[in-house]
Amino acid sequence: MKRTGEMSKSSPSAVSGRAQQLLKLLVERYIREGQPIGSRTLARGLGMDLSPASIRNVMADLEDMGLIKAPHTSAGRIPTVQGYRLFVDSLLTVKPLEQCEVHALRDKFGQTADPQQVLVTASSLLSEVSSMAGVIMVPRREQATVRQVEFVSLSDNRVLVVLVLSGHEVQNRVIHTSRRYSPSELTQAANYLNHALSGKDFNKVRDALLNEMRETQENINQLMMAAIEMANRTFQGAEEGGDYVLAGQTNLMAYAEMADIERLRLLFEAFNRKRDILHLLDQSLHAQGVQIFIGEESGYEVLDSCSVVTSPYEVEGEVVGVLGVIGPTRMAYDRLIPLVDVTARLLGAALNQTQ
Amino acid sequence: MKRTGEMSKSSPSAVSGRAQQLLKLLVERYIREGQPIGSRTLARGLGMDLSPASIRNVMADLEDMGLIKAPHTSAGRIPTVQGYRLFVDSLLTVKPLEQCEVHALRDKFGQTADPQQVLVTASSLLSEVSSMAGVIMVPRREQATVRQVEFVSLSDNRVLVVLVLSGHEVQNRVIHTSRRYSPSELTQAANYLNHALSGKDFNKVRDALLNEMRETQENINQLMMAAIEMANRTFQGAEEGGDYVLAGQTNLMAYAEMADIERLRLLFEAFNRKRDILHLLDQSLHAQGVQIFIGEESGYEVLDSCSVVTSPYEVEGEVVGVLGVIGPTRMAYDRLIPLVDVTARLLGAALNQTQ
DNA sequence: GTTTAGCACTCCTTCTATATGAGTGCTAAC
DNA sequence: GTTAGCACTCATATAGAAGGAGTGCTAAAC
Repeated sequence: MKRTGEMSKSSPSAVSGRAQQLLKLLVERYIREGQPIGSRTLARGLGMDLSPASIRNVMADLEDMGLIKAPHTSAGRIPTVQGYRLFVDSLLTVKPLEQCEVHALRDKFGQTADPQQVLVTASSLLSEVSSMAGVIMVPRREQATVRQVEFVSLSDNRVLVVLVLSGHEVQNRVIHTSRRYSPSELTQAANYLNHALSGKDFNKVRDALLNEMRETQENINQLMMAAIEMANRTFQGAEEGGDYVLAGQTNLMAYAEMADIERLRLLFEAFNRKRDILHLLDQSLHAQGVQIFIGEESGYEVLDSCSVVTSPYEVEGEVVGVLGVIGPTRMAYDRLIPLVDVTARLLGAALNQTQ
Repeated sequence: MKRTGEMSKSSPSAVSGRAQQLLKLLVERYIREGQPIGSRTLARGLGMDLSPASIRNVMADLEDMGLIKAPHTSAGRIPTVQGYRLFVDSLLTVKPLEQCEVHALRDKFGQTADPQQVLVTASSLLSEVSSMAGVIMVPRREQATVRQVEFVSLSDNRVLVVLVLSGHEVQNRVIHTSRRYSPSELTQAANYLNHALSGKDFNKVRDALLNEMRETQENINQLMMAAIEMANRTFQGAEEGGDYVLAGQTNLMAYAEMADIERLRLLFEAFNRKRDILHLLDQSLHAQGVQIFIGEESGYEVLDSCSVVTSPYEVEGEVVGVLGVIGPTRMAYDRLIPLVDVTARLLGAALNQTQ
């Protein structure tokens, strides 16, 4: 599934000032209109007085450098991946969000308190504002620690096990026990576990704890085993690469460049499978600021006609996840970059408050 | 969005034996091959020796009755919604699942213990076996009661509120309190609430409780208010029509009859919106056994080219939800009906065990 | 009365030919 | 270095013709 990118066939050498200006105009225009741009159109759009013929010369150079290409002989040119890359890296003039837009976003964030809900809100927001798909990695539990364990007695022989994890995530499960436990037994078991587990790296103390329990053979073991097994499963899941929240898949179906339903199906299946997308997001985890994968750059075939704009987000000064938007290669990078950037900050801030 | 169905234009009168036999063959064949069936093909498939011309006469009758139609003058015939309806109601010979298939399904169910997880498994199962979309309404909390409330003290001024609801669902949320509460205060508050709430219909006691609290003005109110607010939100959510788990959307993208990407987009958006689909599923809640909505019968435009096969499922002898598959009108009803039926039973059984 | 062969007719599909037009690359002149 | 001119390419659109699947109708056969 993963592939290595190919490089431009010609020298990626210095591009003359005018050629750059032209490329910029071409990419901007193509992003706006979605159709191959011809020399005549470009000549009109350009400020200076240059004939289409001159433009054609420059365009031929750009094509040699692998920055633009013609879908067929008598069409205009469209940017290649390398063209987009150069555009994004050195030609792009970003359009910062308006103050009111930022405020609108901030307001939306303000409304929700539940951490999980914040992620859902944020991904919906990303997808709505961008008209593409918004994706947010759920925050990684940086160190695998259990903060607190509680046992709550229910009716019959059922006990509710509550695990409070680092990062204030709470997990619970009802277990059926072989006998009824008194409240004091439950407290005792909880105290024991809390003392043994709290603050320590779970993976390190787990085995010691299990051994100890095997020796003492206490019959409240059943409860503790359940708790440990729960924690185990949780942390194992986390190690296996985490999870993400996705919104606005359907937005992608409205783009003409996504019309191939079979390709789209494969993309959606990749979304469901999650693995590939997570790997991609992981790559941005330790980048600072916004990162962009254009077309085949991502290395995943299903994303060949897509670009992904990502940004890591921080909670309490530490990067805990990545968020981004996914859409057709022909996307409004100038608007999306600040959008993703701002959303990452807002999400971090919102998650800080729920801690 | 909701519409009323139109009826057949001609008399839905008695259909002769041979005509029925022919219709059956036609529908079966069309479901298998997906292309309009002509008189010649039908004559060959039919056991008895009849010339295409004779068949044509019968087909003309069937068309007059609104049971089949021709996409255009010189194509064969395809079933109309009414044709499918008659087929499903009185002509269909269901293909019960093989014993080994049933066992395979049962095995899959056996593996999961968490109720929420069971729903996910079951919907995936439905979608995989049917190669269409599988949908499962989450079990309805029949009466809105809170079984138990617990407060767990966390570090700082944070308290974890745990709500155990009827149906063994557990909800939790961390709240920030204005001051630190002692363990005995927490127990006291929990006891108070448990006494007031447990087993009673929440909506009935809520207001009385709130009034009482306003009078006593105890400052542990903050905790109790939070708990009540949580319960309120939960039950309100339940009253607003519940929720469902969906799997295998992408399967639908592989069908030729779903090739229109814009229609598909609208369908997927309806899936996200949930409301319409929930309304539809609700209609099957009090039907006994499998129910089928063919094409426009559902009354929702987005489902015009789809059929939905549903069945309610029971926990402890009481219907708590509906499950089903959604796919193109041209679906293998004979296989799907038993599949949905069996899955409903298995789901009920699996949920019984997790109680 | 039912069945069937025959036949004209419809209309989708495919193929071919042709025109149109947008846009190019190249050359030669400015 | 720039540009006008021109031949060339190729996607797109349109029209006509051939082919074929399937129908409806009529009249004859059973």
